This record gives sequence, structure tokens and C-alpha cells, in this order.
Amino acid sequence: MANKREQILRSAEKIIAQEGIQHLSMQKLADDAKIAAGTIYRYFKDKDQLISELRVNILQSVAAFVFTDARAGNVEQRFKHIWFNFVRLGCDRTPQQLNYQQFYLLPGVNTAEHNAIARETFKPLEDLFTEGIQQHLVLNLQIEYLFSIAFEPAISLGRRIFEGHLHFNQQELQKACDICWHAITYSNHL
Amino acid sequence: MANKREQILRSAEKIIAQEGIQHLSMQKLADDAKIAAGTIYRYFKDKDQLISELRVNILQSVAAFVFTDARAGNVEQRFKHIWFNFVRLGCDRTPQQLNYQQFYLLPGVNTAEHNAIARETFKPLEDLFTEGIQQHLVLNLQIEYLFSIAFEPAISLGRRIFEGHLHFNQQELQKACDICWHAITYSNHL
Amino acid sequence: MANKREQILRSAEKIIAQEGIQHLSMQKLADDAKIAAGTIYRYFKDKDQLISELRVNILQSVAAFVFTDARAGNVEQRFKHIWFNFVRLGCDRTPQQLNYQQFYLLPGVNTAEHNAIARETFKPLEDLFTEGIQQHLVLNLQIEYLFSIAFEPAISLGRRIFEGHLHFNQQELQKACDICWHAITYSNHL
Amino acid sequence: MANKREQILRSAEKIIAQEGIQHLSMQKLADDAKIAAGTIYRYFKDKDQLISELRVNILQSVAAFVFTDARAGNVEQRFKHIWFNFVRLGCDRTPQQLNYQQFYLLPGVNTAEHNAIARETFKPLEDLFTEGIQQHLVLNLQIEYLFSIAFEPAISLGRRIFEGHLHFNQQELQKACDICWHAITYSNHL
DNA sequence: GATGAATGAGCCTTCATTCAT
DNA sequence: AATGAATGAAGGCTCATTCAT
Repeated sequence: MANKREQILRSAEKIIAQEGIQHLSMQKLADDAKIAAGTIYRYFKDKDQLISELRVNILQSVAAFVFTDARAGNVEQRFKHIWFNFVRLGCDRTPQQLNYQQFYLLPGVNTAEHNAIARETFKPLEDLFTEGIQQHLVLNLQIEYLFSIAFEPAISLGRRIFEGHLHFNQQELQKACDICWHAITYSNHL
Repeated sequence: MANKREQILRSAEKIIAQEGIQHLSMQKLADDAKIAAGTIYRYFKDKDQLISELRVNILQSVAAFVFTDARAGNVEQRFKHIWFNFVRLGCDRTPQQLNYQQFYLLPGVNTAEHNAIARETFKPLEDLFTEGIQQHLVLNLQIEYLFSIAFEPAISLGRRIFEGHLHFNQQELQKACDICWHAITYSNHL
Repeated sequence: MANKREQILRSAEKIIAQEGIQHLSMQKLADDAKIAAGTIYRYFKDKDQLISELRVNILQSVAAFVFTDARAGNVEQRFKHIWFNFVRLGCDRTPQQLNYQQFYLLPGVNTAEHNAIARETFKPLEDLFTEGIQQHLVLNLQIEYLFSIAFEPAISLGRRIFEGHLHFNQQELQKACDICWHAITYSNHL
Repeated sequence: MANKREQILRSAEKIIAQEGIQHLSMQKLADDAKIAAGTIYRYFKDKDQLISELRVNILQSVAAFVFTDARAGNVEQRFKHIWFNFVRLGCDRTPQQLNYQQFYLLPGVNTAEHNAIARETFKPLEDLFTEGIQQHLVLNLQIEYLFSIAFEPAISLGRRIFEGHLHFNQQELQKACDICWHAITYSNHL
């Protein structure tokens, strides 16, 4: 296979998604990827590096997920699209994909290095806010404030749905989304 | 020592906070607590039970922290007090204390049993929202929505400050707090 | 209690009889004997010595069992009484007593030292054979041959009954007993 | 090495024979077999399975030993051949081999599963007795009685020789063998 | 490149033994 | 004499990593 490296990463994600990171052993990974255990070490220095690469790899697919169909429309429309994507990120993935919760279980996910990559990966979000501010729609706050106030609720709601504490209710979520949008715009400060 | 049990829990918290739960070994824990490995088993049946008790122990200290000085005043005053406590929860912690993020990575944190304890422990929050709803101040939404919209931003901001991406700025945080409060009240829907 | 030593030995036998020697821990022993773990060491140097003493102690009670009601009658009557006691030794004991099988699980049961004690303890058996030989009833063979031919079958049958491969059948056992007696006497060599 | 499995079993037997099963640790076993501790687990799931396989392995080699050169001749000749093999089983063993006594101490030796295997393995013995019964040579007793009366003495004598309480004396043993044979035949009941 | 048998450090846990009280 | 908390060596087992083939 031309892309044995990719295959290993997908097997790793699958195992973590289905059994948890504590059950990811190099042997199980090799079995799932249908290669010998030693072969993994031709592609990854060690387990730490493998997980580190998986982290970045998934971060990018998460970003791709979040920005799905979110390049069109005005700022508000794009915001709301992304907002719902964040919710789905928590509850919608296939059994072979890591969900948000599990992603945060990956070692090293909160290191300075990873955060820099994360910031770069989610640059489009920053741009969206910047655009909103320039259009005098969005409050002129630091991006961290805007993200915390507007998107953290979406992530949190997704997780609660995934954990079963909440059902996915389009109408109620729409309302929550509206609230979050209004919270960071001038519309409610007139 | 009467509180060797407590000492073990604090060492466990410290190791998890500094190195991650994957590096919590009974030997390392014993070394840190300056006791013999076998001694841990006089106080805890096994590693699972130790972590389980740590979970509840931290949950309670988090609750105590969040509700500090938050029993007086009207609904809005109490809300804002708690909101700031959530921020401080994230950024005031010593390197020896688990942060919110790490706490969620503890095994068993999402079991039915734990959730029941968590719900009971944070009952005052529920009561606050209920009171606000009865006074026609707060939007009549499920508690999960209210919490996600109003408090997750506070937690998130605390973490960002802790991680150094943001400075603690009383004025800006006050503004964010106002936004969160308005977001879940009728005041912005007049 | 005046005889705490005896109490400890009885608790040890009980635990071994009910749970097997691999489950005899000093703590469990102390709990059963209702004393502190450290107290055992006032009576026994260490666990090895405790078991060693238990071995001899039980050997003597086994001997007492084997010779029960076997002091009266002629040589044949005494032989047959003892023969049946050997069978019962294998299958008849209370749940708090070690059976033959379990006894042989005690470490050190086959050491030279123990065998000397065993020989001394079972001296009456030797005397019985000697008496039989002097009366020209029993074949003039070394005691080891006589014991092996006449009593090992009884021990073995007792074990088979205990293990459930055989039922206790008085009539059949009587026949086997007769066979063993005849085997070592001149009666079948006329 | 093709038979590393065999090598592990032989080391296990040796350690049990020389030190007792309570001293068989996986580390000691690995050291004796000159392999790493972890390697054992490539061949055996765990210690239980290792001992279980050792049990069957030894059972079969014991059977092979007992039936050596014992397929020819009439019933009496075959019986006596086997009888002497049982004696030699006890006294010919090297210090690296388990004796009968030790074999019976192996955990699981009395499970239903093991007994089925044992019975199957020693089927030729059963057949021998059956043949003798059909020829009206051997008493019509259950096989357990016949075995206990006729062969247990041989095993016991072998052990006594091994332990040094008796010397191997062909003439005396021949006499004992005759006694055992007569004991279970009609010859002494005419 | 690929294999997978072998390694051995490290994990969690038990328990005989000690010793301050 | 008696206690029982504390010890720490040793046990069974796992698994990331190496290396001869």
C-alpha cells in the first residue's frame, strides 16, 4: 500500500474511538492495520510521535468538519453554520472517528506546540470574527472572548448530547445559536 | 497521621495535574506521598477506587470554590459572583491542582453514578437558575442550555488565562460576564 | 485465652481446609483467631514455623484418628479397624479439618525430619505388624512392604471417595479390606 | 528454537520437583529456561494455563513410561510389567522430574476436565483389567478398587525407594508383585 | 522494506514481617 | 504482652521497542 502511514493513523483512530486510548497497543494497532508490529517503527519513531501525528491529523479533519459548507453566505450565516458544526462535532461522528471528548484524551493536546498548530488551523474562525468586527456587526473584543462566549456553548452542548444528558433538538439548538450570536453582536446593545 | 488518606489524594491530584493521568503509577504516587507503595492499599482498595474517590473529592472542592461567598444578594449578583469564581477556578489553580479539562479526563467521570453526584453537588446552581426563571428574569430553558451558554464561557476564559493566552483583565471580564448574563435573561429580548 | 497458640493453629487448619493453603495469609489468620497480626509472631517465629508446627500437630490428630477404637481385639480385628479409619481419613473429616489430600499440600510434609516424626507417630502400626508376624499370621516382610500392600489401598480408596470417583459402599469396602488382609497373611498361601 | 515451549515446561517441572510448586515464579522459570519473563507469555496465556499444560504433558509421559514394553504377553505378564514400571516411576526419576506425590499437588489435577484426560490416557490399564475379568482371572470389581489394591502399593514402594527408606531389591519386589497380582485374582480364593 | 519473536522495564497488587505505641 | 499501621520485596503480567532473519 502506497500510504501505509495513513493506514496506521486510521487504525489508531479507530481503536481509540472504539476502545479508548488506554487500549491502543502497538500490537493491536499492527493487527488492525494488517502489518507487523515492527513495521510501525519504519513510519513513526515511537508511540509518542505516532499519537502526536495523529493529533495533528485529526485536528485538521476536525477543522475540515467545522468549516464544512461554511464558506458561503454573510457573516451571520457562516457563524451559525459553524456553530452547528461544533455541536455535531460532539455528537455526530462515526464509530471509527474520534469525538471531541476522545480527542482531548490524546496526550499532548494542551501543549504550547499543539496550541500553536490549533490556532493556525482554526485561522478561518479568526478571520470570520475579524470580518464581523469590521462590518460593525460583532463586538470589538479579543478573539478569545468572542470564541469563548459564542462557540464554547456549542461545543459544550454537543458534548452533553453525546453524553446523553440532552437530546438533539433542532428548534432548541437554533434558539441557543441565536442567543450566542446575539450575545457577541451589537444587535442587543442598541 | 490522621489524614494520610488526604495526603495520598493530593499527591495523586498533583501527579495527574503535572504529568497526566497516564503517568500516575502507584509507585510514583507512593514516592510523592512519601509512603510505601503498599500503604496506599490500606486506604484504597485499588487504583480504580483511588481515582474514583479523587474524582468526588475534587468535585466537592470545585463546588466549594465555585460557591464561595455566593450565597448572598439577588439572582444577578449571585450569578456574577459564581461566574467570576468559574473564571478563577481556571486561572487561580496551582500547578498541583487539576484543572477543569484534566478533571474531565479522569476515568469514570461520565458514569451514571458520578453524574448523579455531580448533579447533587452543583444543585445550588440549578436552584439559582430556577429562582431566576421564577422571577421572570432568566429564560425558561433547560438547565443544560443555561449552563452551557452562561458558564462555559467563564470556564473557557479561565483556562485561556491559565494557559497564558489571555491576561486577567477585570474590566474586560466584567464585560464578558455582563454579556453572558444578558444572554440568558429577558433583558435583551425586550 | 490461656492457649492462644492452639487457637492460632486451629484457625490455620480451618482456613487451609476451607480455602486452601494458598489463601492462608497472616492477616486472615489473625482475623479468624481474633487477634492482631503481630501477635502471631509472639507464638511462632514466622509463617514457615507455624506451618511446620501445624503439620506435626495435625499428624498427631491424624494418628489419633487412625487409631480410634483400634486398641482392642486380635490382630485381624485391629487391622481392619485401622484399615477403615484410613479410608475415613480420606473422606470423613469436618469442613474445619484438613483431609489427607490437603495435608499433603503442606510444605515440608516430605522432608526427612517430618518423616522421622511420622514414623514415630505411627509406631503402633509397626507394633501391630510385628505382633502379627510373631503370631505367624502376617508374612514376614519389611514393614514398608506390609504398609504399602495393606494400607495404601485404603488411603487411595478414601481419596477416590473424597474426590467423588467412588461412593462409600460398606460392603464393597469390606471386601477390599478382606483382600488386603489376606494379601499380607499366610491364609492364602496354604 | 522450535521447542521453546517444551523447554519452558521442562524448567517448570524441574523447579516444582526441586522446590515445590509454591516456589515456581515466572521470573525463576524464565531464568531457568534462560529466556525473558515476557517470552513465557508468547507460549502460555498465563501461569494457570502453563501449569495446566504441564499437568497433561506429565500425565502423558507418565503413561508412556508405565506402558513401556507392556503390550506383549498374557494378562499376568503385562500386569507385572506395568507393576514394575509403576515402581520405577517412583524411584527412577531424576531430581528434575516430578514424582507422583508432587504431581497430585498440581492445581487443577482433580478437575472434571483433567480426570477425563487422565482416564483416557490410562485407558490401556482399564482394558487390561477388563480383559482379565473376561478371562475369569481377575476379580470382578470396579476398576478403582482393582487399581487401588494392585497398583497403589507399587507406586508407594517406588516412592519409598526414591526417598531412601527402602532399597531396590528385585527379589522382594517380585514377591510383592506376586502378592498384588494374587490379591486381585481368583487364584487365592479357590 | 517487512517480519514477529524476544526482550525487560515497569505496571498493579499482595502479604510476611517489623516496630512504635 | 498486644496492637495494627507501615513497610517493601516479590509476584504475575503487559507492552513498547529491538533486531536477526
